[in-house]
Amino acid sequence: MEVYNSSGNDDNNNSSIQVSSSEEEEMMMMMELRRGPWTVEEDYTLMNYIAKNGEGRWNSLATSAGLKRTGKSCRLRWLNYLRPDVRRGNITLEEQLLILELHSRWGNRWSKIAQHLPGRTDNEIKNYWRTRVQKHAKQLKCDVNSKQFKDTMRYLWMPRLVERIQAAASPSSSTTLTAAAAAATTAISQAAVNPHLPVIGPINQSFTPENSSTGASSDSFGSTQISPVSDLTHEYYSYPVNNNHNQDYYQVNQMSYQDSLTSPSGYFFNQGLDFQAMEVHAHNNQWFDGGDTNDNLWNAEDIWFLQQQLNNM
DNA sequence: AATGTGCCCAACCGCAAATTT
DNA sequence: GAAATTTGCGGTTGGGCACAT
Repeated sequence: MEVYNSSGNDDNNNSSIQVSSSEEEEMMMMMELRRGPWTVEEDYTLMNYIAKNGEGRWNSLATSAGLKRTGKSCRLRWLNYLRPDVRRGNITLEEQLLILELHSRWGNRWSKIAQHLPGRTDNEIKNYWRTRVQKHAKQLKCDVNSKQFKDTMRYLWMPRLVERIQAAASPSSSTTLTAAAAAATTAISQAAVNPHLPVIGPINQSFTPENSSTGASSDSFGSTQISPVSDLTHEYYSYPVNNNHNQDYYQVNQMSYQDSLTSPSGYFFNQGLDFQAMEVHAHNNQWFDGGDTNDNLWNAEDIWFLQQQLNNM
């Protein structure tokens, strides 16, 4: 394991001060413990110590490493920032899709959701949700947990994300989706546009490493396996089971979002929410681009329009 | 240029569950 | 088995930054 250069105190004594959470404040005073942003020196000290000794026993680690920090603070800094496999940068479209999907299933179980996004921390996902998703709910003046907002997410935002992912993977693009990712986006779009399709829950069918978009391990969900990132959506929205995960199969079976919306007997109209009109409006106004980092998704007119739709539900 | 506003995100807090003594 | 301690989780806060006024 790599040992980082450090200008910090890296003595390796075995002294251990054990602090209960109720005494943490008092200990802060006694030990003159630091809090707030970490310095580069502290980062190096912590990385070096863990490189040599491994993680765990955070309170004793903090003192042994010579850090004037609580064990809790050291753990958080390591897990959320210093860990080598922490993935930084913008949340991708596929990750956005998966966060929306998993949150709809598990709610604010950030840690559990993070397990299915390799390299992402629960803190990062939580921040994404609070800043991006809740912002849209606020714009629509509806609660983020309301059925209206969940429907908007499921039947508008998520399918649009799928469209964008597919567009990015089109032959004209330099980027190509893996078979698993294609399966995932197709599956989720089908389920999103037509909930009457059989949704039989997770199936015990996983992708092989060569057709999976990631190599991360999966986690259990009840008695079923949840695959990471885009694979999951395929397993969650199961269709006439077909183990042949090639592009042709999914293209043949794919009903486009637009096609579904224009069906007079479609599901959405039965719900009393005129998604067709919303979609037309959306296309005319270029407002709904999938909920990415752009902040001009919904202008005042769009929000007014959506609110009218929501009020009529 | 100064001030206000909102967003982003790292870090903290309190609590509960798990583990150790 | 009980108490002490550690770990992990979800909620919240506050500083820095960008942009608008």
